[in-house]
Amino acid sequence: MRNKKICAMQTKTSLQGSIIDTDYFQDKKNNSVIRLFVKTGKGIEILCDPDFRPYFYVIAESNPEALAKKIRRAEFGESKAKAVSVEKAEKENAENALKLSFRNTSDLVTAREELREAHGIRERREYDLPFAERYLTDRGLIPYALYEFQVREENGFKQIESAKLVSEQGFPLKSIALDIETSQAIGREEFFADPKKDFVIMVSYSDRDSRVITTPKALEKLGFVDVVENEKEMIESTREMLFREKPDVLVTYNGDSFDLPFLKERAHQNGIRFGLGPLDEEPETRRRGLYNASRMRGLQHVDAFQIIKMLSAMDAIKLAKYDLESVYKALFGKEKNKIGHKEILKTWREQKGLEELATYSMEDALATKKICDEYLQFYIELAKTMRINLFEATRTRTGGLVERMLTNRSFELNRLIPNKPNEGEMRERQDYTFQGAYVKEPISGLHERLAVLDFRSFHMSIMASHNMSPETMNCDCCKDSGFVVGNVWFCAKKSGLITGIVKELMEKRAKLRAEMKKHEAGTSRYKALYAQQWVTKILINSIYGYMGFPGARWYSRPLVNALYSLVRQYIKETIAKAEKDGFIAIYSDTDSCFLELPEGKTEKDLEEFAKKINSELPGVMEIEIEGQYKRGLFVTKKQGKEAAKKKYALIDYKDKLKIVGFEYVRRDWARIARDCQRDVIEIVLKEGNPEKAVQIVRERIAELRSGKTKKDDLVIISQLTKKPSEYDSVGPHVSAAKKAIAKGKKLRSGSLIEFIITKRGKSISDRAVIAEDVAEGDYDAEYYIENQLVPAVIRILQELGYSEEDLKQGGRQSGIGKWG
DNA sequence: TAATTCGCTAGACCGA
DNA sequence: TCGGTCTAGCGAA
Repeated sequence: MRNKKICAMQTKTSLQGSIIDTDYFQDKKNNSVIRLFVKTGKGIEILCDPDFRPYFYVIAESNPEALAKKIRRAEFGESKAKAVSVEKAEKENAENALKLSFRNTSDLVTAREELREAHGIRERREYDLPFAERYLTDRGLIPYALYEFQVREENGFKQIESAKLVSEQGFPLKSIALDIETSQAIGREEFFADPKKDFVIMVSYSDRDSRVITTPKALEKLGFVDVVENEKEMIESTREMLFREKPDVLVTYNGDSFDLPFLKERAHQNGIRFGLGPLDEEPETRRRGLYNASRMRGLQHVDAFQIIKMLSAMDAIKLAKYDLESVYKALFGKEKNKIGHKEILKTWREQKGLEELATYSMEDALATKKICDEYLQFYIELAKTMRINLFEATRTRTGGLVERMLTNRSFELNRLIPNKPNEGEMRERQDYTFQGAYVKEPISGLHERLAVLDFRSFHMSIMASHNMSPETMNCDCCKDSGFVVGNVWFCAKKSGLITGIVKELMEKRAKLRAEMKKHEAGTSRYKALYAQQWVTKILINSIYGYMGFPGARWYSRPLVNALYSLVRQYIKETIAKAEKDGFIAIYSDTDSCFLELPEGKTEKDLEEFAKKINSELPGVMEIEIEGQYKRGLFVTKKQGKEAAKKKYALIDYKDKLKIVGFEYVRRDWARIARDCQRDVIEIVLKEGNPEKAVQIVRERIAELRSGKTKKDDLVIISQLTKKPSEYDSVGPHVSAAKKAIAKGKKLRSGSLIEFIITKRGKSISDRAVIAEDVAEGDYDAEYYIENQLVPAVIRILQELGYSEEDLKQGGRQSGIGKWG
């Protein structure tokens, strides 16, 4: 009765909005139904697309019709699952392919397992693509863009009839940052809080305004604090705030592993739920590789910590540490106060210094919000390009991004995507290593008048220019006419998958950069364009690495080998041409070439040379003058007489320094050594006054000997890359970590160890102690002189004729011998 | 669930 | 106690 009535009330409407998330649910008929979370002017609308069925392909050994017939009749598993349709699929790169569609994803899983090695099937394809993710690919929908949806309302569901792109720019997203502080019951002093035993003492959030929800009445007088009775009310009040404000993005700093799971468990301990977002759904925490990820459907959880990790992996930012304070300082150049775990505990138990704690808590949320604001535009662009949601965009690694891009493209070109390697293939691939780029040994010493040339997107421009792609390799049509590299050739007739993508990305980037220059830096349009060109650059640069990665679907050993051989060939040819032209090639690494302009060679000659090279290069390949420098320094290696590669310092005609590879840029050297090295390099390059440099070194040595060097200048940072017990060779950072763990500190694989070398103990490792357990002045001066300061500067000063003894003279105090 | 190779250096480790 | 070898980490591209 009721159903009939609703059917009769079927209505059609249209609405404008942007897709911010997709997932699927099981309807009453057991169909998996795609659900879209669409942001409209009036909040989130939930739309369904019941016509889209989960599917995968099988490729028949010989007779696809017979196989299709067999599969149509087949019942899979105990549930007797059946394919709802089996159709012949015409694909560009596969014959005898059948597309199998299912009622729901569990039927699909049952069938795909049973068909793994079934008779008559050569292989299964595209059987492991997540249903909700492939929806956007197949429908060609761009998340976070603005669409006009035609919607039919039926049985209480809003079903999509059609979607028309209105603008690439969707509704602006609203984000709120959330952060919690916790305390522990008396008697518990664990480093990591446990939500079953410990509790939340403050919740802070940052929107346009930043506020703190907590319990102490005394804090009521602070304008930004809302006081509630207890923890339960704190959590409820947080939820109320989120339901009131309705953010699209919830931002945390390490909320994946900490804030969200903790709040959820505390809610349960208090007998309430921690539902969030349009579905009032509790965050679900899942293991995702090394880390956890917490998500709710319809509300994008962006963990700024993951953002920072990812940007760091992409070399977009460089940081020594990943705690909120360090990140904040690195991004915004401002100090943010830090209150340690122990201090928070003490403050809460004694109820003294609560105002500072509340301020700190509020600033945490604010800083988290600011980090997210800085990169949100970038991730929205990435999400659009990849057709994934923000949750995925902020957590997917480069390999995954490349794969997603190739998957989308394959769909557009009606090509089946390759399968993931199985364990055996994986192992075999892992055992193989490619020979990579060429690095020319530099001519050590000081050089004047240097120019650095480099190839733009070197690897990918080679691939695009020679139409190198897995499916264009060794094609039937160009056996004699294709482009030959070693024992393979590439098609001269049909443009390849990779070629198309790379050309498009390179053109897109050039356009974006041109457009970017028309706007003022700092404007939101400029920022958006910058973010887009950056996404593009990162994607371009990740493709070839991905193709040599053992886990890749598009892994191709012969292709990568051919590429690397061209990579070496082109740079060597360039060096040869430069020398023939009268330049002196000082150094070269992969795609760059450092040339000295000898007397008589002008800047114009250099430009002419670059032009000539470019005229001889094929396709989109291009060399450019990266910079010109008045002086450059290369040093010898510590061992042997050769010059060190990947280590140099340059100064341009505006006196700007560029230091590469030296200890100065390495976090596993103490600040005192790094800063001193920088000073020495600067004086040498800028003033050409080595005597002054030596003087500075002597001063630092004396300072170290006096015992007055600050702790911060002595800290060495190194990462624990495995469990302390798993090390064959126990280095200083492992030893320091072990001692700290024995004292109750929780450190694990991935933790950054900050340590100082003290005087107590025999080996260096014995003397290494975690920085926070070291008092000011408690350090081994001789270690810092002999193993840090002197090694950092000696090879630079050696180039100018100084010896180790010259540095220590005058810095030595009577009575203190080298060995004590 | 996962991008690559090349290169430098420290400090432990190990055998003489 | 010395010196060669190996493990480990980080950075360049």
